[in-house]
Amino acid sequence: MTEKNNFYTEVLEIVKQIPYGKVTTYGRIAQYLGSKRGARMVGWVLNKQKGNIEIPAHRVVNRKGLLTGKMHFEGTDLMQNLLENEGIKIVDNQIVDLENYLWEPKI
DNA sequence: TTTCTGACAACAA
DNA sequence: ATTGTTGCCAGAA
Repeated sequence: MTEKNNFYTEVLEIVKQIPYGKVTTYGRIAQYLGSKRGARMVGWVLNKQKGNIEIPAHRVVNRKGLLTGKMHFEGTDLMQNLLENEGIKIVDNQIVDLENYLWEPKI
């Protein structure tokens, strides 16, 4: 489509590459793509692809480790359930010891 | 077309 | 430290 498709596509590529049991943040992805304040765009892209099971969007959280996007998944705690299933501990919708699970984007 | 909003995060006061 | 505003880009009304 357009050049912007690059941003769109790269976000998807990064999210797809998040390994099992790891997570990353919106800001980190945005910063990797060159726009450190473009974090909202990352969420926007995922919102478009939220129906795509190939995109482990549950592994993307905000910088506090808070599961801000859980409301976009089915049910009330599907996102938390998926993360806990990968061995990530979550308390009060927030990942415990985020840095321990944090994964850095790389293509 | 203009305006507002959105899975966030940084900056200003 | 806390609160409010700004930046990012695209889509919806």
